[in-house]
Amino acid sequence: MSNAYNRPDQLSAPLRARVLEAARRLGYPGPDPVARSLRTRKAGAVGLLLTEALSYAFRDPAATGFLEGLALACEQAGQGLLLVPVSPDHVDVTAVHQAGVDGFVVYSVREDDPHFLAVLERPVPTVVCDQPMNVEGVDRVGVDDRAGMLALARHLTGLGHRRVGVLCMRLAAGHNDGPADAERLASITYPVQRERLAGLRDGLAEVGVDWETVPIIERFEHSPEAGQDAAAELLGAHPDITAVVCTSDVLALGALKHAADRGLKVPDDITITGFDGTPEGERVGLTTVEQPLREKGRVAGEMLLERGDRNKPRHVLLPTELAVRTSSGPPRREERFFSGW
Amino acid sequence: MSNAYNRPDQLSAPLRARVLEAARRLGYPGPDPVARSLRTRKAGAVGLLLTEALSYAFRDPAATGFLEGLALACEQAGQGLLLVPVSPDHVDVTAVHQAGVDGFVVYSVREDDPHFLAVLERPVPTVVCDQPMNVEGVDRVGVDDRAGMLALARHLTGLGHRRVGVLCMRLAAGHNDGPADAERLASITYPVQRERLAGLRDGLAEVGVDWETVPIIERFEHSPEAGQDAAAELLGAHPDITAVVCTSDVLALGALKHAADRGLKVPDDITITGFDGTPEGERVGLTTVEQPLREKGRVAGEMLLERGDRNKPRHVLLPTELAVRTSSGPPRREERFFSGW
DNA sequence: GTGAAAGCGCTAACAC
DNA sequence: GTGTTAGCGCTTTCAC
Repeated sequence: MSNAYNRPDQLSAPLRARVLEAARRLGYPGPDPVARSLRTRKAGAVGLLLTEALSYAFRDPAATGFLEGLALACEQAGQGLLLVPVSPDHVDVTAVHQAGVDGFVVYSVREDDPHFLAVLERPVPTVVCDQPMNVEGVDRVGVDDRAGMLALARHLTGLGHRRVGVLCMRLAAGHNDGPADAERLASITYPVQRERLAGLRDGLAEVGVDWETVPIIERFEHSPEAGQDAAAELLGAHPDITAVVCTSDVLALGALKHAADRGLKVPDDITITGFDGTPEGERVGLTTVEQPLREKGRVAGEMLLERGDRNKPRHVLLPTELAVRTSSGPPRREERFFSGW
Repeated sequence: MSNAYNRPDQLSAPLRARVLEAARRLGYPGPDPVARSLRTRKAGAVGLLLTEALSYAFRDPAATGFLEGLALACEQAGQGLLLVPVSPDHVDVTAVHQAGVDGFVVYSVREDDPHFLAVLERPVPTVVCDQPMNVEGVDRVGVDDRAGMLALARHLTGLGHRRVGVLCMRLAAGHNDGPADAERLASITYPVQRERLAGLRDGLAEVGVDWETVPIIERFEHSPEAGQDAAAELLGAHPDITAVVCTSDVLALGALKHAADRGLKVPDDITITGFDGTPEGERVGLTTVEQPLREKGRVAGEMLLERGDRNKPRHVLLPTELAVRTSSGPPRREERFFSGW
C-alpha cells in the first residue's frame, strides 16, 4: 500500500490504480507528511532565520534578491522553504525549536542573536549568510564588505571629498537612533557593519582624514524613511559635508529623498552613495558597491543541500563591484581640498 | 521531562534547571519538532502555493505585497510560512503531499491547476487569494477586478480614448505569446484576467466601442520585459492606438519602457495604464487600479488561522481604487473621437 | 513529583 | 506480489 504512493514503479499500473481507488473510496487523504517525516528523518524543507520580523523578507530589496536565489536553489532540490517566525524583540526561541526542517539558512543576524544560538543547538546543518562571521563549524557565504567599501572610499577621495558623513544600519542590540560614539563603535555586534565602516576608515586614512572626525549616524530601522531621517540629522549637524556614505542602498535611497526635499542637487551639491546594488538603486543612478545578491542566495542553498562529501566548514566569498553612477561627483570647487581640476 | 521543555510552570525552577542541565550533558538536542508535530497534530506552519516557480514570490511586486501581509499574519500567530516548491511545468504534485502544514494559502492559480487540486485533497483548511473563484467549500479573499477595471475604462473613455489595445497576462494553460483570439478568450482559466477584461469590455461598450475590434496581446511570462515586448507587438500591428491598457502594473512598466525607447511621450503621444497599485508603478506615475495588496495577504492569513467558529466558507472582497496619475491623458487632438475640448 | 505505557501514521524489513 | 511488524520521538494519561 505504501508502495502505491511512494514507488509507483514497484507495482503494476492497474494494481496501483486499484489500490488508489480503494483508498479514495475509504476517504484516505494520502500519507501524512508529518508521520512520513518522522519515519524517514527528512522534513523536505529548509528553514530560514531572519533577524527581523518575517515580513521584512519581502520588504528589503537586498533580502529579496538573496531570497530569490535561495528559493531557486530550494526549488531545484525539491525542498520547501520555511520562513521561521521570529519576533525581533521577543526573546522567544520556541519557533526555532518548532521548525520541522532539515537545515537552516541564517540571514545576516547579530553575533549574539538568541535565535541563532537556538539554531546552533539543533542537530541539523546550518549555513550563514553574511553574519555572524567566524562561527565554529558553520558554513558561510558572504562578500568582502571591507574591500568593497575601501574601493568606494577611494573613488570618493579620488574625486576630492574629504568631509564625509556616514549613515549606517543597526550596530548592536538595542535602539540607538543617533550618532554612534566611540563606545558604540567599539561594541558593534553586526560584523557586516563593522567591516564596511572599517573599509571606509582605511580609505579615508589613505588621504589623511582622521576617522574620529567623521560623523556616523546610526538607525535601528532599515528603511528609506530611516535613511531620510538620518540624512536630515547628519546634514543638520554637519552642513559642511560633501559626501554622505550609506552602508546600504536602502538608506541611501532615503538620503537622496532628503537631499531632493532640501533642494540639494546630486551630485553637484552633495554626493550620496550606497551599498548592495539593488534594482531601486540602479534605477535612480545610485553610486554603490554591487554584490551578487541572487547568487549569494543560490550558493547558500546549494551549500546546505549538497553537503554530501565535505564535512569541514566552507567559506565562500563572492566578489563585489564598484558601480559608479550619477549620484557621485566631485565636491563644489570652493569645498575641494586640493585643486588639480 | 517533557514538562521541563513544554510546561515550565508545572515544575519548580531549580528542578527544571537540573533536568535541562542533565539533558544538555547527555547531548540531548531538545524535543524533535517532527515527532511533536505527529503527536500533537500541529505542524505550526502555513503552506503557500504559488502557480509560479518559488522564486517568483520574491520577484513580482504584487506578490511581494501580498506575501508581506501574509507573513505578518503568520508571525502574529507564531506560525511559520512554508513556500511549497512547485515546478510550473512539471506536473509533479508530491511537494504538496510532502508539506507538513496545518493549512494552505493558494495564491492566484489557474482553475485547473493540478497542485491546487492536490491541495484540496489534503485534509487541511485552505484559503484562496484571487483565483480560482467559486470553489466549493473554500474561503477566498480578493478584489472586485471587474468593477476596478470598469472604473479605469470609464476614465479612459472620458478622456476621449476610443482606440485602445490591451496587454494581458497568461489566460490559460500553455504558452501563447501573441494575440488572443476569440477562441482563446472563450477558454480563459484565469478568472482574474477574465474579470479584468470583462470590466474593460463593459466600459468600452458604454461608448459604443466594439470589443471584437480591440486587439489583445497575451504573454506567458509576467515581467516588465514581457510587457515591453508585448507593447512592441501591439503598437507594431496597431500604430493608431491611443491607449494601452495593461492588466498588471508589471506589464505596464514594460510598456512604459517601450514607449520611451520608441520616443513616444506619455501621456501626450500615448496613454498607458496598469492594475494592482505597486510601489514601482506609483514611483513612475502610472495610472492604475490600486488594490490593498498587503491587506489581502493579512486577511488571507487571518482567515486561515482564526477559523475557530465559522465553518461555512467566507468570501472577502476588498475595495479597489482608481489612481489617476501622469501616464494617462487625452489622446492627441487629431486622434480624438469627439471635440468638446 | 516520578515512571511506565500507549499510540500518533508512517516506512522498511522480512517472511510468506 | 502480499501481510505483518518494529519503531521513528514525542505527548498524554494514569498509577504511584
